[in-house]
Amino acid sequence: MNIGEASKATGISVKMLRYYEEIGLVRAALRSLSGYRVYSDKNIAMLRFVRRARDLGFQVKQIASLLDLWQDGSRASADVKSLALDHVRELEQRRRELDEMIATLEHLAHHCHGDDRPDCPILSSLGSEEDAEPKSKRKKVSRRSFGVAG
Amino acid sequence: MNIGEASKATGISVKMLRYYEEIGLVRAALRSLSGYRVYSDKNIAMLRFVRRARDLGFQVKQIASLLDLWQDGSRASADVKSLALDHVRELEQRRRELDEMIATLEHLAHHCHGDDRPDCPILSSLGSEEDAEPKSKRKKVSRRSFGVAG
DNA sequence: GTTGACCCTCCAATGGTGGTAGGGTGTAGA
DNA sequence: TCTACACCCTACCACCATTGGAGGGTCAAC
Repeated sequence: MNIGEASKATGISVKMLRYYEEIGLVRAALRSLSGYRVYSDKNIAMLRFVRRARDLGFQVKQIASLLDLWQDGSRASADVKSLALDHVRELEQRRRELDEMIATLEHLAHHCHGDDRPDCPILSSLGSEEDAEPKSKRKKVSRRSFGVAG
Repeated sequence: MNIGEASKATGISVKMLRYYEEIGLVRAALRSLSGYRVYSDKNIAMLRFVRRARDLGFQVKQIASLLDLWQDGSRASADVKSLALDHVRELEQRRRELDEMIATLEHLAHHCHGDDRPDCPILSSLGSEEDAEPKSKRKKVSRRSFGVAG
């Protein structure tokens, strides 16, 4: 299997396949005589694992741990569960932050005429002397990575 | 006001104050004879606006638009509202993605013993032949930027 | 006049992804 | 056999927002 076929089979872009190899997330693929990467079914299975973990929002480092556990027949399911639950807590934290932003914005937008007059509570709130957020003193928003589409 | 004081007054790090200036989000601060940036109350107000917009998850480009509207006395509130609601829709999209991830993970974790036995539905699901997500065919997760904490 | 807290610019890294340039390879059809 | 075209390779650069550091200047207090 060439890298292009592997990409189709796993849903991971060719770029990312090479990148995952480069950072050591997955072992380097074998090479053909001409230097082309060659993927076995086992490779593909592993990459599909990676892709699904990405879909669940795991970061590459966490995926590395998951892969280790996956391949360790003597793992304790407690370790896997704990990793997963840690991640859930992180996702929930992000969701709470989103919730707050959405609630504030919807509140403000709801009170904005949205016509051709200039007065707008959204801008006045952003420009006001007090802090913009409603409840809960403003805290440093934990801008944890959620990946980026370049 | 020096940059350090401005940083305390706005909640924006010194680094970011310089960065926002560099990318043209805010006009360059005046300089003292020795080259130190000097911030006026007006500058501070503008920067507080920026910080609050960031807290609401707006991206720098959107903040630039918001700043323009803020300073344009003849703006139409409709334009502001539309910008805000676009942003809300984006946040809601991200929240939906988080919800799906959380639901899937909680489901899987719930069925994991979490003891010292190795069998674990989390890993088997990630490693299975089918797709990991429950409802809704897997779609490309829109990994839109949510900022990054370096 | 020295110390220490500030300020300056410039460069690099982060994480995950996309892009492109400049080249080699493999295969199908004329 | 030649050619076209789709693929592969490496090595870069860009993105976004942010932090860090190095190497050097400035200011105020003691």
